[in-house]
Amino acid sequence: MSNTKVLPLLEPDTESGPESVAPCCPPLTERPFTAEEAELTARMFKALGDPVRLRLFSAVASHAGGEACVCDISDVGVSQPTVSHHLKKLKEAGLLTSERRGTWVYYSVEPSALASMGRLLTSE
Amino acid sequence: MSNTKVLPLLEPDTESGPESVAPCCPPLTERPFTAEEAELTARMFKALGDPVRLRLFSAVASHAGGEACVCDISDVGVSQPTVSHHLKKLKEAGLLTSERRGTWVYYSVEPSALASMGRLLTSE
DNA sequence: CCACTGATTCGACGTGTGTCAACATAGATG
DNA sequence: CATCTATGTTGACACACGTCGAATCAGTGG
Repeated sequence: MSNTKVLPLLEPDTESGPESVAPCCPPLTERPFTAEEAELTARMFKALGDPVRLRLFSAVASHAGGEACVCDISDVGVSQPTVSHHLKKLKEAGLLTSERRGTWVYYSVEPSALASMGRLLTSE
Repeated sequence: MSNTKVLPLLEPDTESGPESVAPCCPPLTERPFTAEEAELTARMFKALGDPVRLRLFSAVASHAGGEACVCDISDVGVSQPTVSHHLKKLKEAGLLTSERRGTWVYYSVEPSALASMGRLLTSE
């Protein structure tokens, strides 16, 4: 498949890696978004648009060092495979990264993504 | 627990009105969200999680006075009923308000909602 | 009252999404 | 190797969602 269009400021990035969404787009109030900008930015909002994912992200983000083991945050009322599924979505949206250390897998927040989203919503 | 829970700070509000979502919840990084907080906050993110809605919202937000006629922003590549559908979703999420003035309908941004979302994403 | 334009609602259709049980994989440990 | 725990993947299913054309509602003006 031909690569889905990526804005110039974004590095091409690897196939399945985070869709690299962080350093994009001016505040929502600055000018009307183009189709490409909207497509790109909507991914992040959509990723946080599910209650379970929002709780998982918040759990990771509020954990010490912005990092948490799956076992520490998987008590959100859904089955374990579902937790894994949502963490994968958050990773694909570029909001989280994961790293395996021994038996456990640790998820961390991608600081640039958080900053980027914050910038979208601050009119100042 | 009773039925669909509404956080104390939110007024019950009418059936179809904006789900009044603005003054809610600490930054995502402060502490893990509860189920109720996540349910509530996810509505806003979900509303902006569609490229067309994001463009519509951005078009209204960046227009003079944070207000725009439907006819001014409906050029986003989808049919006019679809535009109307998305604007309704944004309204239900508490991000926009609408007002009819003569022949045209004007949509405005709900400033508190924007501020509330910004607060969620600013760490300090 | 009737025609015209702007905007919403309705009904239908195809696709996407959240969920789970079952199975598979990775490391640790016996 | 066998086994146990911690995560991820697969397949299936019900439901939500985005989209459109057609019908409808709301104002304006002839």
